[in-house]
Amino acid sequence: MAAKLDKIFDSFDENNIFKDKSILQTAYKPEDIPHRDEQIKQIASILAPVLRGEKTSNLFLYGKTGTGKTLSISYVRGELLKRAKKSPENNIEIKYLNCKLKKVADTEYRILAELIKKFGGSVPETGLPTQAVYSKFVDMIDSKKQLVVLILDEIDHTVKKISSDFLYNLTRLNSELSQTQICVVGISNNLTFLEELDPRVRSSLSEEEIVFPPYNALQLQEILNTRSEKAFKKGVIDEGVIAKCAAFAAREHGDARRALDLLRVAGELSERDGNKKILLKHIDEANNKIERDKILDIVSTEPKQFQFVLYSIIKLIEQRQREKNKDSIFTGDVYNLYQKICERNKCEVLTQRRVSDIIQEFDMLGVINVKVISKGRGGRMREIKLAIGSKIVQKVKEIIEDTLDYM
DNA sequence: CGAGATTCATGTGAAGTATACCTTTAGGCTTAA
DNA sequence: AAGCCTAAAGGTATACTTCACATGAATCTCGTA
Repeated sequence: MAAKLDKIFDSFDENNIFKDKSILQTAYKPEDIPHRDEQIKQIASILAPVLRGEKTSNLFLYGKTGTGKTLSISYVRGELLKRAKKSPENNIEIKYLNCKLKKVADTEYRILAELIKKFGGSVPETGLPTQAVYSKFVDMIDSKKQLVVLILDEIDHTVKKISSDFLYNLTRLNSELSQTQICVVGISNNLTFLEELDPRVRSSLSEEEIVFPPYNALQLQEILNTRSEKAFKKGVIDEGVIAKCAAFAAREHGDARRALDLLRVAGELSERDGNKKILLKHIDEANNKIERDKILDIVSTEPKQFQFVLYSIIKLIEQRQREKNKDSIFTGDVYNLYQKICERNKCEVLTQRRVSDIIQEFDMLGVINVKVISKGRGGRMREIKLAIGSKIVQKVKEIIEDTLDYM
């Protein structure tokens, strides 16, 4: 047995087409970030005053996903911290927080709790008044003279779920602080986010704005090339692979992260096949796999009730297809089936009101597409469509059916 | 025939409830002088 | 008497429910041409 395994491990080793896979992972921070010089320079010059211990303007970055926002800001953050170490007379804290992480930072309370954690404190998950958490945060950062820069990633998400009051409070925090000064760097994927924002918040949050344009296919290729040189062994990439990756990602509004993921997953797939080269077909496979994994992850971490709702939607849509019935499905249909499923599984039935919200959340997650339509006298309801491919739907179904007693 | 009223089925906001969890406080017990 | 532990009291966030009003276009109504 051991010998057999050795063989597997050996061949795995031989076929290893990666030199350093971490280079393609999203956590990887390259030393230089191509095509973002201008933005990085701007960020740096806006944030530079912190090195002299002065408060800077609040800054707002926006651009679509994978355009290097997070990367650029964390690069500048790193450089600033490096410099700050040399002159320790100024206390500088630059904290990064992604506000989108579900169940971690999707309410005002949890964001504050998360920030406190970043500053070395701890807060219970629930039970405290938000105001108490708020003042604990103020106490913590105001305990000594320092300059605090808060980088809040994906705040558009936050404002949708909470309200802009939170940001308003945050930007006005300085008046409550005696020793410490605070500046906020907001990052948003949503280009129209600023326009929807409360004007009070808007003016104070976006004293400076920087736009991150999407990468074009050529720039994506360049990025992929430089990274793949370090990440892969020589000659493992088949001709046209990079170009195809770039093309795929360019179609997705120039998302560099997507492109890198594609390349990495394609590499993994090819490796698993025992191939010595990454071929074009691996890109297609990778594209499917990424999509699938993302959705499956969402679905499997969702609570049971959510899964039932999704299951109802899937079932109904399948039924419509079988019957060649062109009608779309609506909230009421979903709720009826959902009720039955719950009863058969001896599970509590949520109200329609709640299910309505759940459907909306699935829309936000990108699992389904939803449109509120009015059918005149027929009433007003949501038209629901699946936003995922049929192969993935099957997988999703399997996952949910595992948790169901009755099919 | 067309403008305005009606209607349907649900969207949506606000307020209330249940649950799980937190802090505070008061009482009881232990301990050391 | 001081210190420590425990349990009850009082309070909150979150997920969900209940109540009530808002929507918006197909359909109806009715006055008018």
